[in-house]
Amino acid sequence: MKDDALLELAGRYRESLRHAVYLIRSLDAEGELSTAQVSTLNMVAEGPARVSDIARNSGIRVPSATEQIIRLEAARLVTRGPDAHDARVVLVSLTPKGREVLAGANNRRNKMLAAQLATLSAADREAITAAIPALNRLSIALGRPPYR
Amino acid sequence: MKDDALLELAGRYRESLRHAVYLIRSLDAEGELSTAQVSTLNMVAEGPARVSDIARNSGIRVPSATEQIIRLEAARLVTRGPDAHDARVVLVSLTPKGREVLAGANNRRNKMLAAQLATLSAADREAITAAIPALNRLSIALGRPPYR
DNA sequence: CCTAATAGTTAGGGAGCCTAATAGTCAAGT
DNA sequence: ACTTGACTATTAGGCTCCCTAACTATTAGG
Repeated sequence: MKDDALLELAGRYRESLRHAVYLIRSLDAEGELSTAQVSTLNMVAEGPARVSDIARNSGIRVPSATEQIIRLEAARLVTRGPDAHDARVVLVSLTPKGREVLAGANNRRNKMLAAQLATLSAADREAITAAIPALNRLSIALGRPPYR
Repeated sequence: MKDDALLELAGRYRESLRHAVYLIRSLDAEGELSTAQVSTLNMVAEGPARVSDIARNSGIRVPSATEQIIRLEAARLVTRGPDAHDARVVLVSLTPKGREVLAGANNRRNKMLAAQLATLSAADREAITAAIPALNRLSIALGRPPYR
């Protein structure tokens, strides 16, 4: 692929991404949980996780993750506990309430988005379906730099 | 398309978008301009624009747009002036310096992204290219349309 | 042991967004 | 012409989310 074509695609994708951000915002509008909180909760949905792992997976720094976790803890959605093998580590776990609220939030967002997807043509939906793995590879290619 | 399939697609796209947001963040890392600023500047690139138009096109409220514009004005990247036909209106224009800085910022980001796109397979790039119009329609379909 | 590395928290600060309240201007109807 | 209501933008105040720097506690290597 020629450089020019790559640059043009990059420009168009950036523009598209900019719009998608507003889409996300509107999805969150009257939400119980913010995007950042959903993101953090999703991280511990499959079992207790370290603060540093949550930070890395969320693409934020450790202190920012701590901040989020403290907020979620205050809302009784997660608990912080020790790791049996390493006393420095803090393991964050989802509470039953957290699991419930998270499921509700994910569900609500997915339903809103699904309703919009339904208004698209079948061809558009297919194009999106086909592109998602590629988009994920693209994101991953950039690495997850915000951590050192 | 069945509801289940739509919900599943919605979930996968939301996840993908979450990663894409980190991608954008990393693109902005050591930038001269933030994403929000680039976004605002792009809005006036094709000629003077009203504060309210900038806000609407950026998917933010008018006071937030004012705030951005004031910052950009302080950096000598835009100027604010009156509208000849309506004294309530403030027209925001790009300065020569603003045009230059904007071009540089867009260029830098596009180059970074293009370099990553180059690492993907041709099939992946095609899938992304094909999906962009669909993704734009999806974004626009939702609540706070970028264009209007 | 002592030291260097690692995990997390605390402290302080900035960007970016919001709502509510305000000032100024326009347009319409009486 | 004048008042009233709609519209444009700004100001004020507040919140979330992210950052870096500095600190504490713990672990592991020499």
